[in-house]
Amino acid sequence: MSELLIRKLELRDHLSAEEKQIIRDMVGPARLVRSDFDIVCQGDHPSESTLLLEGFTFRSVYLKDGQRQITSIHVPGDFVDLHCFLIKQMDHNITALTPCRIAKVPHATLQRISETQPHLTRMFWLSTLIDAAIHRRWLAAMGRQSALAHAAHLLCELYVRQNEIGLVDGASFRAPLTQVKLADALGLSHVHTNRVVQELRERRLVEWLGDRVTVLDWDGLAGLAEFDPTYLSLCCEPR
Amino acid sequence: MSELLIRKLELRDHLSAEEKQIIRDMVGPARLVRSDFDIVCQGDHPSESTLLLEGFTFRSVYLKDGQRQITSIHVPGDFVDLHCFLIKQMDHNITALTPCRIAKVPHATLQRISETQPHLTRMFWLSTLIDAAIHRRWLAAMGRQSALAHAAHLLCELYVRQNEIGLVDGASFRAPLTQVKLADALGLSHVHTNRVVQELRERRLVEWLGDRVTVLDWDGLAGLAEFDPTYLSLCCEPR
DNA sequence: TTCCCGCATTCTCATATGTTTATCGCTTGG
DNA sequence: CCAAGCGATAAACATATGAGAATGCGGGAA
Repeated sequence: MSELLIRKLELRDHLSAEEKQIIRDMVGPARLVRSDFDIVCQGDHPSESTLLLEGFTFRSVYLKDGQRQITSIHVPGDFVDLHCFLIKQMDHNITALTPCRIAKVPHATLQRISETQPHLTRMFWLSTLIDAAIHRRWLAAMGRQSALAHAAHLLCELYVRQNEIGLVDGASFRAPLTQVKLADALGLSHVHTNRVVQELRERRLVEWLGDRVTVLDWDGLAGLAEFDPTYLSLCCEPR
Repeated sequence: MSELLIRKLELRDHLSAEEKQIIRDMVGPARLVRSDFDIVCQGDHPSESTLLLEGFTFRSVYLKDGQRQITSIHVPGDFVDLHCFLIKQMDHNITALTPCRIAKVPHATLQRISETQPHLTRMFWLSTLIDAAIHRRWLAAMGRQSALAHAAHLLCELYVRQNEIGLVDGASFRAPLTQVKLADALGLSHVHTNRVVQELRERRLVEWLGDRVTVLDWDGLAGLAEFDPTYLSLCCEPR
């Protein structure tokens, strides 16, 4: 049930059997939410954090005029709002991109873990640090790369992050984003986003059908995107 | 010496006398670095983290062609690369924006704190979570606000963050950024950045002379920027 | 003093991206 | 079955922003 989270953490450092059991025990019952359901809202003070068991979600910051910027996309096994354990007041929404299976972890449990399990706490801390590293890479892509390269980068990242948890099938993976949502993630208009997607297709870099993307030319895609996975901290070392 | 860090953490939660003493004891001797000195470089595996005692620094992600995106600006009292305690390999540079006084904290010491001081550890964790929240707000500004609003937002943030530590003098504070660096932070060309700065002046929102900015019309500036300081977690509550 | 060089500024011109509006195909619900 | 709504796509046009090149100012080095 929380095996994907365990798998993801173990890519970064070894976990003891006890730690794995603590993770399994900390989650509440699984729950299904429909597509577009707001799991947490800007302004909320949640008393539990959410583990994404199955499906995809995204974080978005809303501006006053209703415009929004998507700042992250979550894949299964992500601890999507772990930060609200300490941040307390949510500064953004978390919304289901697809139907999702989620489970809650009470902050009281996280508090207990943080008092008694320093290594596991560091691993949770690390996972929020990786989120921040992803934010930084997104900033670089938005600020200093072309719309085309930016879109390519997002696909590379989705590929690698789904590959971590065994969700890539050959060269093909899920990208359950409508073009309007993709536009909100890239900071573009949806019309220009459409141009960009079509150019990725015309250049024979990817095939994008419905919610599945197939990479036709990884080197071309990663080269265009200047993709370097270092920021995802995929090395396993003592932390 | 590390009083500014203590002050900043105490804005978010109470620290015990023991915790404050641990912070004071953890830092090594102060060191001066000149403007433009790279304190940490992309790719490094530092064995200590850096506390900024005096002066300003910035983080920047470099792309292959030498383009860079500034992803954060640090003010005195910031623990500028605390994340490399767990991230291990730096995914960006940290550079002095002005002459700085810095001090190092060995990762071995942080490790010890994380084993024995759960509350202090959570406070350090929180400070990295606030960094991430700032990244998200920057993403929204880059992706969904005009260049002018984005620049205004950066100034609001610098104002509030310096105000936290008593560095605002009336309505005036330091913004030690050349227009080229400001451009790298906003994701704009330096020519357009110049246009934007001049428009902020023409609208009588700010005065910007050398490295000092004086806010002439806070409501106008914050309104233009859609500035809402929630993301800076300025509430003091048990964490 | 003189010579640089970094920085702010201005101009001209190019273009990536935004805006508006419309069409078309699907799916869904009554 | 039809209506409604959503998503992808398209075309025409507008504009914010980028690129290149030039100027002038001011401080620091010799």
